[in-house]
Amino acid sequence: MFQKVLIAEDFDTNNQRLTSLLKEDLNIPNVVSSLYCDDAFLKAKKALISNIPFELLITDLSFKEDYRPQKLASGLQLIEALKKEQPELKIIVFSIEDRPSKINQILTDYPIDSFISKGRKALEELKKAITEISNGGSYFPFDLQQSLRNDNLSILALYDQMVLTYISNGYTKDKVSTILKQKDMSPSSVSSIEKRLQKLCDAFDAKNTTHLITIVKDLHLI
Amino acid sequence: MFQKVLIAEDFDTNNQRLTSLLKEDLNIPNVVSSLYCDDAFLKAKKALISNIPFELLITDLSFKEDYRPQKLASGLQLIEALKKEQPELKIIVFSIEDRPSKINQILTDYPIDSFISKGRKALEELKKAITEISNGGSYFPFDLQQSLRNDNLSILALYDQMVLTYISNGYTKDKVSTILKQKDMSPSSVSSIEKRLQKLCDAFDAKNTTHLITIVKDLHLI
DNA sequence: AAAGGTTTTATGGGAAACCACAAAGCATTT
DNA sequence: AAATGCTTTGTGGTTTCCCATAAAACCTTT
Repeated sequence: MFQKVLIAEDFDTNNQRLTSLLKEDLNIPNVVSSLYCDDAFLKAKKALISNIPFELLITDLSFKEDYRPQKLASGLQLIEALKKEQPELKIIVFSIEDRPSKINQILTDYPIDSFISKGRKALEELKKAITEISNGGSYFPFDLQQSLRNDNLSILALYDQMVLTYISNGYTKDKVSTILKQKDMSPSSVSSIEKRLQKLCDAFDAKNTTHLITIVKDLHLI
Repeated sequence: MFQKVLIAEDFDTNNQRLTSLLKEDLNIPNVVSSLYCDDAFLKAKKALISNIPFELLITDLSFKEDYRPQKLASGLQLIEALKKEQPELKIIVFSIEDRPSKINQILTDYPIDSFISKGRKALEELKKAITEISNGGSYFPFDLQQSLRNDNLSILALYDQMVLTYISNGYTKDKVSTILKQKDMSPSSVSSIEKRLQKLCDAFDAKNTTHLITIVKDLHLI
């Protein structure tokens, strides 16, 4: 089991419960917690210099801004910065994010050993993750693995998601069409894009594209 | 001090830390917690029937959906349902929401004794709130009071917010104009609405209205 | 009351969105 | 190979958006 763990999480309730989980339930002797990314980074660096580095980082992704200006504004930035200094550091992301597509993107872009979504059984998941990782493995909850592997669905959704994302970013349908052609994705004609958007509008009861974007953003689909 | 308190919060980390705060730090003998609104409602009703009702409810606003279908889907619905059964019940909302305009709306629409936003010093705030309410008062953090009182700003923002909300819901500028005329709000012409939207597009670097909606939604301004 | 400035409203033209329908392309069945 | 159904693409017309410019209304100053 790990001997020295760092927690980066801005909400005090989560932060304190995590700390007590590690100390009391898992008997980890050295648990340090931070409410800010910058602070976490400095503590990790200091530990590294003094030759007793942290073995595991548990970090949130989003940190509320307040009166203290921060260099590292998000958990992902913290991970990037720390991995440069200490590549062997194990990392668990503990976030409210639960959209499979977003998680998938993070997993492919960042060197993460586990991704736990906050929820009703998060502490249990977290315990399992820590145990697995301390034994040299990695851990991803079962339902997450399932939804990530469901390629059939995600390819379909991926196209819609791409179109919606481009449209939401202000590109015209004409522009989206040329982009899709460049990427060799089919269908790419303006007609087809319109048809797809119309289908989505019907499905979500949207009056027009702007309304559609509002709805899918509220549903956290993009 | 309260003797019997109910907690409704779906994230186990928050839920458990809140429970320990009440039990150990505040010495409240009877603390019951729920991960679901429906469950919280039933527990409160049962306590009421058996003549030992809860005196205080601490509830989150949003609850993750899972495999268990729920009648009460949000904290606000729970508050509404419980206040009908037990009007004297004191209520603290403990939510991630920190937009002053949204909080203001909730405070005017629901009978709430305190609104605490999750954050770095939430536990401290919560302690103060519980103490104040148990002494017959109510409690709203200082910075919240400040931003709510700043009417000058909020009136200006209110107009923009209304226009943006209508547009995001799929209304045409023409339709928004007629709505504003009906409400006797000025300016109400299509021209003026366009001008205002253009200003906002400039300010937020948006390519068009759809993009603007995406941006302000991401910034949680509507 | 006149002058000057700001805000609101009106108008028009080109671009994009919206919508219905037709044509073309592609795969499967017979 | 012809027929069938499905998907993709194209076309045209109406509505709405986007943007520039000008007129009208309102407010303040002199």
